[in-house]
Amino acid sequence: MKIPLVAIPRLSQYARVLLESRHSDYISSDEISEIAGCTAAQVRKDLAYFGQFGTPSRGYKVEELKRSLSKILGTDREWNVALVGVGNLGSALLSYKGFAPNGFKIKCAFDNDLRKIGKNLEGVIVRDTSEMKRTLKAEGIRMAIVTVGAGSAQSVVNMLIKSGVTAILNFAPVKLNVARAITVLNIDLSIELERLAYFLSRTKKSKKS
Amino acid sequence: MKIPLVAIPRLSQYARVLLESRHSDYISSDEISEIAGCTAAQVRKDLAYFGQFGTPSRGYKVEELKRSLSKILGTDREWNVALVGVGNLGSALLSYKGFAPNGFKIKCAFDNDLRKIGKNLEGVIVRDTSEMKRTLKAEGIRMAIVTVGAGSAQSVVNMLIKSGVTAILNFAPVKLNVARAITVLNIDLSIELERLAYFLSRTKKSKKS
DNA sequence: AACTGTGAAATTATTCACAGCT
DNA sequence: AGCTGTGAATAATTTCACAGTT
Repeated sequence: MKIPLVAIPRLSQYARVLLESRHSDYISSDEISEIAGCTAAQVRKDLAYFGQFGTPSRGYKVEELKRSLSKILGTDREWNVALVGVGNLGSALLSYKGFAPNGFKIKCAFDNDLRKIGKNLEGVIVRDTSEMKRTLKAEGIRMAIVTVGAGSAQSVVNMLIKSGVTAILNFAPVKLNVARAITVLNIDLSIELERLAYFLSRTKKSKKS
Repeated sequence: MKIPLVAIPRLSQYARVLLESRHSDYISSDEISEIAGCTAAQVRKDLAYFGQFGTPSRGYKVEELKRSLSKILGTDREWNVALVGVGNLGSALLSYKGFAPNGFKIKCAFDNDLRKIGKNLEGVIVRDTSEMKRTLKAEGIRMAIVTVGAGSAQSVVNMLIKSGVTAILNFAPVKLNVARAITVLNIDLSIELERLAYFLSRTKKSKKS
């Protein structure tokens, strides 16, 4: 079956809903959809792409569905992540408290600024970019976050891929060219603000600020 | 005509492509699509939602299209933005250099941590959250970035809305409940990493890290 | 000749609606 | 009786393909 790509982040949302549902044994697609902000049919359909997890007339067993979703999403394990670019954003992500509870650990960080190399940030030593390949191969890391400038992003990504990385979260405002087998997700902060600007511009009384 | 929401960030991409196209007067949908990473038909269709900007046999006049896109997206002006939550991520966004060139300026910042209030970060004084309404009304600010924890996001958003904000970029990992007239865009870092984990888990040799 | 603008076709995603299980 | 799982229907989005314009 063909699984819509947009279903995956929704599964994450559902998983999050379950975390708050300790009060009862079972939860219905209706209840999940209510909190996740979509339709019940969507919840059932998304889950159905991956199997049959529910019990007719009861709903989904919370703990069981939690485990199933973890397995589907690959969050039933720890993921070590590399970070490249220890600027403001990179440093902030190094100290971001939201990753650990979800099983993500930034295990190493790289930069080519001599003033940053060697520093210990949140228990992670910043290394020279030239050490990337050796380090990532040694650690077997396949997931990376890119927070370098637009100008160096493509070359950094090329290095990451040579180092064995196949999944990249990119904050640099450029379209990265990668082979089909590599997954790149982009978070482009200015584009998000421009989307907001678009909506604001379309509201009636668009006066100032 | 009904404009697909996903067309808007694509327009931002096109606008960005144009910035690098100083070398020639005209650019074709083919060239734009090449760099933006989509099809030429998509480019033409997206633009056609908003008018006729091209010249048959020539393409689009770069400078003119740039202006048209700015007007569509609302980036033909400056936008003042409020930031709530001056933690690691919030501070990083305060110093993020990518906003200014696109016309976005974080004009004020709020937190309820006494150790942060009064601080001057990147020329912005951190204020107590209780001053939000007065400040935002006075400045006429309608766009905000939320980088508080999951627990306080909804109440912060309620305050923002009462203060006149109608467009919100939310980094807190919660589904926010807002009236229809309010635009909320979510950036959920853990969900993005989970998407990556999903793709990684699906590749053959999923051994370690 | 070259490229846009755009209906029509194809594809993808969502919602409906109900049979079937508990 | 209540809720899932799922084909079928609908809606949304993308791609095709070509008439029309310069």
